[in-house]
Amino acid sequence: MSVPDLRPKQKRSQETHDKFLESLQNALQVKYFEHISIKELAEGAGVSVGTFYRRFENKEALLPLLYDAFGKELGEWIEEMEALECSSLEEQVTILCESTHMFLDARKSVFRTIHLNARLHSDTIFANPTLDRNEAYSRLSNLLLKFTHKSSQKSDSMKQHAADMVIYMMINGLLDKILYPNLTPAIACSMSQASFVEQLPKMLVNYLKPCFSEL
Amino acid sequence: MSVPDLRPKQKRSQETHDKFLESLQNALQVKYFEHISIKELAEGAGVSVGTFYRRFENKEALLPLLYDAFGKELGEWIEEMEALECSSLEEQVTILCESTHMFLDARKSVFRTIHLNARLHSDTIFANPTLDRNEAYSRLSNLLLKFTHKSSQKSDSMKQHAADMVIYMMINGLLDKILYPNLTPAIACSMSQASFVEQLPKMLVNYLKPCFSEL
Amino acid sequence: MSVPDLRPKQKRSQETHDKFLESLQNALQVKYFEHISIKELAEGAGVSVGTFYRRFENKEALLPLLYDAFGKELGEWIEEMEALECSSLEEQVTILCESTHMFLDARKSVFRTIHLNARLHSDTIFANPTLDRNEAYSRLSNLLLKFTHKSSQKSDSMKQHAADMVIYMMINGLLDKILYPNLTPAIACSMSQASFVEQLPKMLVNYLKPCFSEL
Amino acid sequence: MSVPDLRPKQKRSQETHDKFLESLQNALQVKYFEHISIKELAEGAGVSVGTFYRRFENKEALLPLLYDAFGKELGEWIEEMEALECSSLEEQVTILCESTHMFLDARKSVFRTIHLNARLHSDTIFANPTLDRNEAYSRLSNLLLKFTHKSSQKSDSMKQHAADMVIYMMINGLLDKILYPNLTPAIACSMSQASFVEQLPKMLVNYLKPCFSEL
DNA sequence: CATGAATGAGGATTCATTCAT
DNA sequence: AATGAATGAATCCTCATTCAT
Repeated sequence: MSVPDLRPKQKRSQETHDKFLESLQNALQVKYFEHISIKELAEGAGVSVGTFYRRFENKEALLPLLYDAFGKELGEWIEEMEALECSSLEEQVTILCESTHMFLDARKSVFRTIHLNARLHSDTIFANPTLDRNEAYSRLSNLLLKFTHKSSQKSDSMKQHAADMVIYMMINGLLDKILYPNLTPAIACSMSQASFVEQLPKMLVNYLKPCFSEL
Repeated sequence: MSVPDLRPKQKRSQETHDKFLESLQNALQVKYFEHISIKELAEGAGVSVGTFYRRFENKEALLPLLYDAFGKELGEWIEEMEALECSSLEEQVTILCESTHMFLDARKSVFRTIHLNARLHSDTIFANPTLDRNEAYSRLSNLLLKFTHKSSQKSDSMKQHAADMVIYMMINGLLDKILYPNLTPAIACSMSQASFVEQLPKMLVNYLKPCFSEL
Repeated sequence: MSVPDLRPKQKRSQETHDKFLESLQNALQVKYFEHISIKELAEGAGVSVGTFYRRFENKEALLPLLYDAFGKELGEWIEEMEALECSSLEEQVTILCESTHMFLDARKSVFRTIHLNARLHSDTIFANPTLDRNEAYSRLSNLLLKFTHKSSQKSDSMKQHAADMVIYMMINGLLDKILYPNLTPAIACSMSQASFVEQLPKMLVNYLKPCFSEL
Repeated sequence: MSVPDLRPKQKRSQETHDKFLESLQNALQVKYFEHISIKELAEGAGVSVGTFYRRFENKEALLPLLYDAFGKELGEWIEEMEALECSSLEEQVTILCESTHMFLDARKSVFRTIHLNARLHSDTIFANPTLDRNEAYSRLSNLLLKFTHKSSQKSDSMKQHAADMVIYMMINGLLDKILYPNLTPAIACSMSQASFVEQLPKMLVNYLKPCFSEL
């Protein structure tokens, strides 16, 4: 269940690692990953280029760190979600949409980097297979599956698929609205972000209800 | 209503433009936009680098051409969609999902470039404001709005928003499933692409029906 | 028979080529090949680093030029040798030793580079198989073989081997004496260079005579 | 007359020295001296880079150790040569050629390093002047001088020179044949190594005989 | 106009050497 | 004394852009 710790055991090394991660996160506030040079990162970390190369093969090797750090926060956020008591599927989905929206909105810059670079360097960022997000997404699905009716005649696997699809559509829908609101395809959607976040749960619950219901 | 013609009026210039667009499209089959050099493009176009610079400011200036060419195909595809007679909203949405899936799947490599670079260079790709996709997306929305009940008490603007949202969720949902099926957030969704294309219309119609109905 | 021309056909290119070769030859007067940087070479040639890389893969790619240029001079020198009329084997060998000594002595710095680097980068320097030295050495051997007695009972192949060996021992002996007179193994030889050049033919003729003689 | 001991007196230091020498010798089996880094050597020696710098000024400072170790073996081998009883000059020269060939062939990789680097770093490798090879070569010359006729009218110095020259030509001739058989100038010599080793003594004896003889 | 040689800033990378622990 | 993390100068190499022909 725990997110594995990529960080080196030695204290000095650990600090250097963290400094580079922090330096990268700072730089990402201002520019895209591709446009950040190693010299820049080293300066931001207050160390020399050589030190960078002692730790990392190349710039891409920082991506897993970013991904991992994000994963930690994701895990914590999911725990919070799991701790909340919801009395209905509607409430659960609504809260999930709102909370996901806030969570992603607050982490835009890092998420944009992960999102884009996972697409450009998926080999690298996922080199460590324990980092994948399957588990995190399952936990979100499970939040929904709590509201299924035991007596429902639908198969468990169908319900599982439906819940997974809802999670995917929710995250994917929110993501493009947040990261690239003025681009294809988000531009297709004429609503404001606020309205979108309000409408989204309706679509999702409407889909999920019949799947979970008794009949 | 027609997509504007970016191409220069002179015949010779026109040919050069086309050659570079073609060269770029070929190169994209093999590698990412970022890794294609201008020398490479010029060689592919059978002209010199100098000639490239006579026509274009820089490499990014090719993106609108790509975007434009894609827009043309999009327009033609939408016309086909408009020509189809559907007897129900269900049918319309189902056909739209299937057809969109096929359309996007066939243009993966170009679309990936547009999709990523619109995010990296949105300033450039949209320099020409007439190129935006608003109109295309409205036409798709309108396909759905044909099935609204006149007597419905819901406002037209509400219906419009709902249709827009459905189009957005459809395209966005399909896109990530097609372009990056193994990455966040598409991995959240455990279904195969085929099942997803089958389920998607159900979610969308379920949402749309109540908005369009008489009550 | 002719030394092939590695140089590009275009005039501008040709000039650049020559400038780099000249720049390298100048630099070699002062330091070893390994310690010459590309920036240095470019400055010496009066052009930019980029221009270097337009022409050459890397620094080692200059070695064949050096080798080739030396080969040209070698060819010319051999022609001179061939033009001389000698009345006896003694005279021929003596003249050859003296002349080889002068020839190598005048080209010390370039030859040292070729000599060392042929050993460090033999793959590169001999990439062009037409550049090899076999032919040059055969021509020198042939100068000696002119003095063989037709009636000799020794086989032609034996004579050939003997002549080849003499050429090898001559060049190899002179080379180390010239290039590294104070190092192992040249230090073993207590004579001055002048005396050595005087003694060398004696050793070689003594060896060759019996092989070539009638008996 | 003994080879001086460069090694530090402290036991711990001594071990470190030996470990580095061994590490270097191992590395030389695989790559050239120039391409071996200090980190690599330190790892091979099982100590840290810092420890290297406590002992040695830089990488070149290891060369004398290599040279020294080789010198030891050379000394031992010469002793063996001196212990052999030969009944004639021919026998002595023949045995010397064969034995030298075997000795050098077995030590190719180390000798190549010494041979090349003595040329690139003669300042360093000979920093310790007691390491030079004069004495070793004289002892080899003396092996030949044993066969001179006392009554010979040639001066002792002339004989000495002749013997020295023979030693030089022998070692130098064998060396290039062994180390770089396919390069200039060894390719000049068409014979196999075995034939060469057979022919070489003939050349040398032919030269030496008249110098040493009575007349 | 087209060409492609030349430019040179910019970034990646290495590794000998130092020095705090 | 030993360690190995940190340093940063030095070098390699690329490629967008310019400009003489």
